[in-house]
Amino acid sequence: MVQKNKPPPAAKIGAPAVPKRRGRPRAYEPDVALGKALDLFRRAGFAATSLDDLSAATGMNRPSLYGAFGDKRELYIKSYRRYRDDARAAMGAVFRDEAPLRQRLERIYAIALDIYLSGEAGPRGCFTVMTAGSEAVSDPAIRAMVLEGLTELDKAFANCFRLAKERGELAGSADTTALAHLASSTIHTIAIRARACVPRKELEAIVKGALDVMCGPK
Amino acid sequence: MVQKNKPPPAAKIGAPAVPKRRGRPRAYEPDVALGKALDLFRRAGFAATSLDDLSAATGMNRPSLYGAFGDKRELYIKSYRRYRDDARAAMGAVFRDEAPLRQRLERIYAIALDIYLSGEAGPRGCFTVMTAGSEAVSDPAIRAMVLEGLTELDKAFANCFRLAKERGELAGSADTTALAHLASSTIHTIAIRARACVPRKELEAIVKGALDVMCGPK
DNA sequence: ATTCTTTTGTACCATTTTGAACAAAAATCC
DNA sequence: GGATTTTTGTTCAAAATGGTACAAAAGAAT
Repeated sequence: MVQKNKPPPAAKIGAPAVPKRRGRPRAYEPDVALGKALDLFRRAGFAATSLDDLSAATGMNRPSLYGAFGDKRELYIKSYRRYRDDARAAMGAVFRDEAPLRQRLERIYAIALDIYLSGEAGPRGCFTVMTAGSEAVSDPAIRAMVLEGLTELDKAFANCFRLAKERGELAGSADTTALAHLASSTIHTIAIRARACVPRKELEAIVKGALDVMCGPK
Repeated sequence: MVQKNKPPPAAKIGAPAVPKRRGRPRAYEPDVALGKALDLFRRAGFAATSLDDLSAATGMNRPSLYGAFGDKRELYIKSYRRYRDDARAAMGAVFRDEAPLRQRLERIYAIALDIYLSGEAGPRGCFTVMTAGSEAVSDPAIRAMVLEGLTELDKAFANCFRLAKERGELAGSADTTALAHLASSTIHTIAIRARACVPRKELEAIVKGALDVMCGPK
């Protein structure tokens, strides 16, 4: 039931960010606990993940879970936020840099496949897509996050295509919005197929085919 | 708790398919009950739909539900089968006829949007996509159905594009498999977005953009 | 050493959920 | 009419679930 046995880490000299909490020290690290919770939610979804499961996986007992993250719904939302932060961190650099279009897209899809296919208990897919499919969409706050996630991806892809068009990598007649939606569609389709255990090779072939259509064959 | 009050329908003269069942007659029609169950599962997914919900919606009490469809998992599977049969029935004609490519695809997407956006309690999305996202994929039988649904759609689209190519509606260099995957991707993306309550107009715009890329602008 | 603060861990509660048992009901067959 | 068959409707039981109360524990502040 204990997350780690290490004694409280000797505070680094001159680390002002840790002003010595007052009461009994936590037996868990909130970040790793949230990661475990995210793992569970990604595997089974909201309803099928019980607080007992979460308690076991995080090494925190129920009251601690409440104290740290609130009730199940709040924990789900925080897990989702964590997922999106991670995804943003992984893709952000590629979306910000200015490499040739095809190269950037290839990198994005490679990262996406890593995210969707990782996990010991089978591929985990995309949390945004899973949440959209779950009962959680009936919750307005959660639905807003899903919508936000979808449009954020659309916009990031649209930027890629616009830049490529400016640079002459794409025909002047290209519809960058439509292409961006196709790029997102491809993300969505591989997320779904990954969940159904389609092997990586096939997913990569689907991505390659989509890239050939969107960017012209290499 | 009763599905309908109508007395047992007077058997049509010369209808040999109804050999008069022996015991107490059913108070429900299996087909409409299964339809109600499907509605519930589509709204909330497997785990979040309880047998009580199903019992209330179908007008059957629990033991009858068991007798008719087996346990919850079996009922889910039968609902899924029903969903797929319905979808096949709705799209089959379009996939079988030989109208011009763009027209056929437009019809398919219109039907898909009808399916995904229908429902009083918010849009219901695509059951295949929802199931893929749910905990149900960890069940091998269900996962197999999902995979089957995905590849069936791929193949139907691939046939459309192959035929179009033979007819010269498409460039000889067109990669029909890649185009089919893009067509499926577009189905998947609108299913997901529908679930997130993106309005029909926007979904139609996404479809139009995808069609322009796949078939060439109209 | 004592007090105060925060977290932990156990125990508990109310509700929901799945599933099964079983007698009553409603029809057909003889 | 009586036996048989099938479904219904009530009821129960066992387990799981989300959430909370509360005393013990572990550290800092005084």
